[in-house]
Amino acid sequence: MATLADVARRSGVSVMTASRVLSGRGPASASARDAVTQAADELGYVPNAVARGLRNSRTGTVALVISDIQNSFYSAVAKAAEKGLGAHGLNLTIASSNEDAQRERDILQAIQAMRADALLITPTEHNGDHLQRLAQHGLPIVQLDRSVPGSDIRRVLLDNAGAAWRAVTHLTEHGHRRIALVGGPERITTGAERASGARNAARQAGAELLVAEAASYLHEGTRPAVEEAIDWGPTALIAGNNIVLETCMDVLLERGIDVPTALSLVAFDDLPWLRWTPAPITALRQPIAQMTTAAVSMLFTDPDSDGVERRFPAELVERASVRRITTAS
Amino acid sequence: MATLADVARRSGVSVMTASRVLSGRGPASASARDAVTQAADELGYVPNAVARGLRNSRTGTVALVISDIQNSFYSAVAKAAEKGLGAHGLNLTIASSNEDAQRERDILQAIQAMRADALLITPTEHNGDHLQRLAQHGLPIVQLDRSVPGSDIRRVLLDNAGAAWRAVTHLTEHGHRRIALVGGPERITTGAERASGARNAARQAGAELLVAEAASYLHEGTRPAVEEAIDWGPTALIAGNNIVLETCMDVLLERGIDVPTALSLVAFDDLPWLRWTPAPITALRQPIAQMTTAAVSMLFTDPDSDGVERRFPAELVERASVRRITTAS
DNA sequence: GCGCCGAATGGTAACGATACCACCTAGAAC
DNA sequence: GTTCTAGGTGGTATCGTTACCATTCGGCGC
Repeated sequence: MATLADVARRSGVSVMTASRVLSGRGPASASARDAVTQAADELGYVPNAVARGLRNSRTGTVALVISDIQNSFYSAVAKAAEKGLGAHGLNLTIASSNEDAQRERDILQAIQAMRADALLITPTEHNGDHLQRLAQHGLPIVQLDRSVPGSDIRRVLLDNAGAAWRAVTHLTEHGHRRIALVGGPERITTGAERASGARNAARQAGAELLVAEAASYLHEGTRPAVEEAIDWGPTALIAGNNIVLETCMDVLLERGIDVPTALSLVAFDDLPWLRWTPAPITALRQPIAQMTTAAVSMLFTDPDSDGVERRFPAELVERASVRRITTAS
Repeated sequence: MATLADVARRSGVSVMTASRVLSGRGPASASARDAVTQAADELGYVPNAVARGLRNSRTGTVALVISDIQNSFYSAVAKAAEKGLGAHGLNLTIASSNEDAQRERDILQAIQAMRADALLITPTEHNGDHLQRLAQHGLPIVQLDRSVPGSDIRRVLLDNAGAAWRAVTHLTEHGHRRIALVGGPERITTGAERASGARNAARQAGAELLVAEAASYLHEGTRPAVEEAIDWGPTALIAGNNIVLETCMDVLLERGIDVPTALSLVAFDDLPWLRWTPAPITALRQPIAQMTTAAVSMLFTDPDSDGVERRFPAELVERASVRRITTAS
């Protein structure tokens, strides 16, 4: 592969002049400019980003660490991140932790090794100190969707409590008095905040609330919680994230429970297919693209300038999966 | 950030000895081994992959170029690729072209600049020569899902013609005589091959077939073709890919067309939500994970040893969206 | 005509790791 | 005792690029 030295030789100038012409910094005569550009064209010269990265200690790569690229939430994040970074001329490296803290540590080490310029992460709950260490090395880090409790690393989050409050209130306003929420593990911030927002709303409305806690964000881990919630016999069910929602759909189908006649349903996270179920599903829509864009631009602002946390509200999209209950008192 | 020189200094050995100990190649005494490992630990030394990449001209990074990470097909590919590469200790860089040939060219250039060790790509139809150029520079390339016509670059593909044949035959066996297929653009191999397989099957069964060609793989581009197909008044509709399927669902819903009473439906590509529609949708399941795994391992085998093309069959998953038509002759 | 300025250019060193070679020592074989 | 071997070790050059400095040259003002 052609190097800068090859280009310089062919165009009859020094390596430095070639470098200046091609990088566009520093002065260069018109004739040098022409000769170098032409030689570079003819040789198909493509600068070596590895050498450049070593020299400049900036690689032009940003790492995105998520738990599962196949989860639609994260693929939406990946898409928005790639778009936002592309506008800055940066590349994106993606790694999935699969909710495995050890794997996440390995990934963080690999990211440190490859000298990524910045890190966007939806962290598991265990690696706060590792993140902190990376941050101390001067790596710009922004947490997205979730955050490690008690860390001062910047983050862009949903207003989880508010969203859950909204969902429960929507249900109580429709006459529901026995509501179940199947959420993620409460050791993860999204799980805890959504549970707490739901509890507040239920207390205010004087409704009963069961919070069933899924053991993990993997399908196997959610089924017991979903079954527990349904067995409890609520009139309405809130699926606390899209993994839980899928499990709910399976269980409801297996048991022949009709939505909304037998059970009302609200989903966290809006997805195209929610429109195509027998009763289109009411959902809380998260502004994923905006959140990601905000996180990306936060990466490039002074860590001390803005606040450490930014929250986005969810929007309730009403469809047909919530039935109005008239109390037959 | 600590360098090898720092580790060497702290442990009282030369840089070379430190290098040998930490990389595990070359001899080293037990005492040197201990001293170096301890110093590396204390300093939190993480090798600089950029420097290593420059020296060794191997970066340990594989690039994946797809058209849209948010498309479930490609996110499944990304997941399987990441898993397969992780087993080899390789990192994954993902870039989306959004079906834009110019953007794809820019991405290819960036990949060349970052000196990725290999490339996995679902190519647009236009950049065959660019791919060829990269291949000539010695970059291992495998095309996935689609291929550039007439190139000798290795590829892992679905048996598209066979799958489409299967879908049409399934419908004719259920008595359908007027079948519409909404496929991708025929300039893309998947579109062309699926159309041709469907035509064969229709001819063999003596059924009428309309192939409506979507202008692109973006939602806006598929709607006219879907409407054309439905207006034609078929008894059965085949959605040639998952983008088309989503558009179909929207149009059917808007028009109040019931599946399968008014129209039978077969989808290319199986997805969880197909089970949750009013009539669960019959689909051709592509072995995405296996195909991707095969593509990844093809990257690391001798280009001349195996064949240049590998095909995988799709499996027909029967559900409730295909109605049996009894001819009232 | 002399000194000065800025544009243009080239040489050198450095980023951090490792391949290659040269060396040095201790032990084995004769 | 001498030679040979092999394990252990360190020096040096190198990957491709760019920051920094030194040099040259033409033109301008006095």
